[in-house]
This record gives sequence, structure tokens and C-alpha cells, in this order.
Amino acid sequence: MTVRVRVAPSPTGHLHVGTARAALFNWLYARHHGGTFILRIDDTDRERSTVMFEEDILDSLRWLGLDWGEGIGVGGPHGDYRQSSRYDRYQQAAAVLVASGAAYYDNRSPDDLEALRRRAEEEHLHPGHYIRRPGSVGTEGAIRLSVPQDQPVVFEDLVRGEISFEARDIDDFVILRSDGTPTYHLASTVDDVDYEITHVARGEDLLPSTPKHILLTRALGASEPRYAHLPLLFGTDGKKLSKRHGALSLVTYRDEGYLPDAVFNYLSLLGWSIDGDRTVFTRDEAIAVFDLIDVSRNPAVFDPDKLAWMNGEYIRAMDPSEFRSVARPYVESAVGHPVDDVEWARFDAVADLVQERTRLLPEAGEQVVFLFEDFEDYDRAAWDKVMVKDGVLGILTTAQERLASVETWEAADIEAALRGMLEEMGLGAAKGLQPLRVAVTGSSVSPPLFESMAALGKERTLERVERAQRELAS
RNA sequence: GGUCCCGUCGUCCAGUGGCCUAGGACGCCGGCCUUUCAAGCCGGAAACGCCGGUUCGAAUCCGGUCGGGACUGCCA
Repeated sequence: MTVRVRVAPSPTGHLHVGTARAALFNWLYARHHGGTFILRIDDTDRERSTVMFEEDILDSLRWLGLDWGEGIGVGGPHGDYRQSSRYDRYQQAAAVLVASGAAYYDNRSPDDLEALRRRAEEEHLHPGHYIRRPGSVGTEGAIRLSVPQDQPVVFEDLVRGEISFEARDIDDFVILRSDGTPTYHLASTVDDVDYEITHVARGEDLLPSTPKHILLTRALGASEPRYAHLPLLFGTDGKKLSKRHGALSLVTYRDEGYLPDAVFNYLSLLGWSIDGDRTVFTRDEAIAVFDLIDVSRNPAVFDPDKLAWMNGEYIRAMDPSEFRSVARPYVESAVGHPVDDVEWARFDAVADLVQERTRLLPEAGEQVVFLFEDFEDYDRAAWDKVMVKDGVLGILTTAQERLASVETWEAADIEAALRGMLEEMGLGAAKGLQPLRVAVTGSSVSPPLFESMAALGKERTLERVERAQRELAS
């Protein structure tokens, strides 16, 4: 049996990290088994669905590298893979179920239904307990599935093991609304049957719906797929991942300078592990051993700190030339204007040093702004801590002389000149160099000083050392 | 309230009866290196929710208990 899995987002918002993680596991499973990963768009909610979100979802999935072999955009034997184009199919399926007696029209009023729910509530029963086939069956209203009461629904969840629901706890749920549109349960189940989905791996929030889907599938004359209910994702405060936790849509990560490989790697670790001691690994390594049966049952907390660390790992592992081109837009953004190729040489000179100091791409820009723009003010704390000290003016004036006499303006020569100065003045490197760092970069934190000066150029470096002397004197 | 799910360091995972004086990773603390910051290296604090039972032996099996979560719609 060829594995066929799917991810079926609703285009009512950006692709959520939880959905992305579910997509990722499905993708890994398909890849591992040489199966097909299908992308379907569940847009039955016509009110909230938009083409903009649909595009965003496709972009996010592509960005993460989760390519699908069948479905929206790439086609396949089942139409355009949007549920909105299959209403006639769902209506036909519902009609067949009514004809076979598996489903029935329900024209009871909302008030009647509410009364039944209240009654169940008062008797401490499942809320849907009394919502069952009424005595008389009409030919209009919503269509409900008639849930067989003779046996429980039992299934073997790939991650959770055997799960069982008593029939009396499953209400006769609506499959087709009175306006003729399908509910999620019907559309999703019919599609899974028609598309011959073999494994449904989705969030644990759908676990209580699973017996309904199984019953529907059987009523449709098909046999159900294997299910795997993935643990939910939570925020660092232990609460359900929500907007308060900042980025929950994948595009945000792309826009904030995360690398898709890093996000992929991190997401794969939420509820799964490749082995006991590796946390950084390639897609292929994951594909080689991934199995849904190994997915954890525990909910996972999404940790932005670990993701950032992971991103740093991937940035450091990048090819230097790739880092240069990837970082460029972030540098230009931080500088505030495009940087031409001549000016770009300044970044080039320190790129390797910046690369190992970068976790998130925007940081690469922040570190080198001083190479392109004169800073307005010195970092206040740095100035107070480093510059307001006896002897600093002397260090600056002496350095000024030494630097002025450096002939070939390269890091090694600059270092030689400054080291000579330190020795003569009897200063330690930390003490003697920090004032120069503040003078040249405006901050007490920067890429290594000699290389920074070399990248900045002799003229600008001397200007800044001079400026610091003036500021100190005043 | 009802149904279902879950319970190993703060967090993510490893662990499927003895290899566990519980391992790795992030984070945290300390040290080394060092021109700052990173990176790297070394070291440290940090967990089997609780109570019973089974067993020669339990993080691992069973029961209970407590705690957390999801669902409970003519949303998905």
C-alpha cells in the first residue's frame, strides 16, 4: 500500500506553526515511505477564507521546503483540491447516506436542540446524548449522521495506542447544513476517502472528532485510514500558543531572518527526536528514520530561545559566500539605504567575523552599521564606563599618532601599531583597546577592533578617534 | 458537568524491568580562551507529580490519586 498523507489548512489566516509542524511530520512520513504528500485547501468557510491567505500558506510551505506531489497548484486526479469546488460531491454523498438510512434530515428548532443539551447536562451525560434521530423524519433541514448505538468506536492511534469511545457519547452530528453546505466533518472525510488517504496525522485537538470521522467513513462504504494525533504546541507560559506569544505564523519567521533549514530542524524536534543525543541534523537524516509511531504523546512548549540558537547554528554552518549574499538585504536595511558594490567591500572584510556572531540575520546588519554611517551619539553606558576615566585621552591621542603612521592599512599592521603602543604605555589590551572601540564604533560591543578599523578605512578611523578626543575634552 | 488525552531537569527530547548514583540539547551559573561581544572548550545546579501494588529488582507494568490539556456548534 502506497502511503498517501495530506495537510489541509484553512485559508482563514497565516500558516500557524502548529499546522506547519503537522505538515512537516506528514511530509517526513511521506518521504520516508516513498509516498505522496498532498496539499488540500479546506475553504468551506467562505466567509473567512481569502486567496491572500491561501497564497501565504503555499508560500510558507514552499519556504519551509515542504513540497507536495499532489494537490493545490500542482494538480492531480481530484480537481483543484479546494473543497469549495466540491460542494456537489458532498451533497451527493449526504444524499446517499440519507437514502441508505445512515443519515437523516433534522428539522428540529435550535430551541429544541438546546433543551436536549440542557437535559443531558442536568443528568451529567454527554451533551449530545439526547440529540438522536427524532421520531419522524422529514425531508428538509440539516442532515445528521445516525450514530449506530450497538458498539463502541475503537481505533489504534499511531501515537497514542488504542482509543475507545462509547457510542452513547457520540451525538448525531450535522454533516450537511440546512443551507446545503457541508460541515468540516463531511467535507474532510469525503475527501480523505476520495483521495485514498492512508494516514491522517493531525493535531490532538481533533481526537474527539475522530470517532465521528470513522463512523462517517464506514457509512460511506470505505475503511478508515490510520490516525496519528500529534501533541499540541503551547507557549512558554504553558498556555495554548496564541498571538500573545508573538510569532505564530511562519511568514513572521521568514521575515525576521530565520533560515528555513533551522526552522525545519527545530520544528521537527517538537514531539519527536532523531535519537538520544543529536539535535542538529539534515532533512535527509530525518527522513531516513522518521516514523509517526515514534512521535511523543506529550504537548510541547514552543521555545523561541532554542529556535534562535538553532538558527545561529545554521548561520555559522553556512558557506561564507552564501552568508554574504543572504545578509546583504539585512545590512542595507540596518544602514538605511542600498549599499553599492564599492562600499560593500567594507562588509566583506568583516563578514566572516560577523557570521559567527549572528543568530538572527538582522543582527548581522546591526553589527556593521558603524562601517557605513557615522553614529550620532555614543552608547551612553559604554561612554560612561569606558571613556570617563583617567588616561583615556592620552590613549586616544597616542593611538591617533600611531595609526596615522600605519602605511599599509590592514588588520595585521594596525594590530602591530597598537600593540606597540600598549607595550610602551604599559597597558593591558582590554584596558587600552576599549576606548578605541567606543571611539570607532560608538559602542563597547563590536566585531574585533583591528579588522573593524581595517574595514572602515584609515581616514574614517582617524576622524572618529579625533572626534572622541574632542568630545572628551568638552 | 461529560468524554477523551497527557504527566522524566525551567523548556524540548532519550529512556520501553536490571547498562539509571537517569543521558543529550536550549536556557541558567562558574571557569578557560580572549581586544569587547560572540563562538569554542571545561565544569556546575536542575527532573522520573503523589500513594499503593506486582517483582529479587520499576522512570519503565497495574491500580488509585492529584494536576494539566483538548473537545463538548448547522466553526474548523
